[in-house]
Amino acid sequence: MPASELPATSPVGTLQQVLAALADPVRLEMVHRMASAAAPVACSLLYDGVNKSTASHHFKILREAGLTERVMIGGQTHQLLLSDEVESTYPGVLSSVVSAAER
Amino acid sequence: MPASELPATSPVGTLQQVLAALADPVRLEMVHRMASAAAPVACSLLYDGVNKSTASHHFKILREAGLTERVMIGGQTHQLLLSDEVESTYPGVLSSVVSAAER
DNA sequence: CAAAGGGTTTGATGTTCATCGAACCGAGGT
DNA sequence: ACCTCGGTTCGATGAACATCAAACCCTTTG
Repeated sequence: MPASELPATSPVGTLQQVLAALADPVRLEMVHRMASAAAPVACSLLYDGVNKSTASHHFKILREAGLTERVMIGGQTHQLLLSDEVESTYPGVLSSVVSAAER
Repeated sequence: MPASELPATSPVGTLQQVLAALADPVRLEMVHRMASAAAPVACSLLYDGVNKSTASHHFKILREAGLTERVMIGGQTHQLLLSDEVESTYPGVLSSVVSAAER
């Protein structure tokens, strides 16, 4: 298959999905940490105070909203915030929410 | 009491509250219509397809998030979007979400 | 190849939430 | 004063969701 099918790697979800994803405190914290890192982050570094399975559930919701992507690095699962894709789909939304969460 | 206590008229809720308020389709549509009007809007003009009591429930959530205010005009209840207050509390959030909802 | 660590899925549970109908209330108009 | 219209509150219901524990899977390492 040709490279023309690559754009399918950026299916950002609906605005509702994105807002619902950001509306949860645990997920917002995850997004905030990923935004600070600006690089793939190991799963275990993205949450505190909740169970592994709960965290995984939140990862799934973030992925389904098109906010993040799963990346394997050295056998370790990492999550990557798709800042550029989200930003070009809904300009200003992600960046302003992350800034607002920054205090 | 002096005018220094006036800022209390702008109790914008937490970021979580604001995001949760915007995450519902019915409420986002309400906010969108209020943003377009840039003035107090009669309640009945803000929703379609849901019951009166449901709409009132959503108004309450928007008010509790500090996004809107109730204004009486000629005996008619109107809702006013507090764009300036929200914008100065969480810069870019409301405006970018409304823009994103604009299509 | 077997064991181990890290993520994910499954199932169950309790809570929150959107929704509606009905009762209530407050402001105007008759 | 009464009726009426628009909005809110109350009570109930069903769906969605956050959470955890246990089972599962995959990748790496001994």
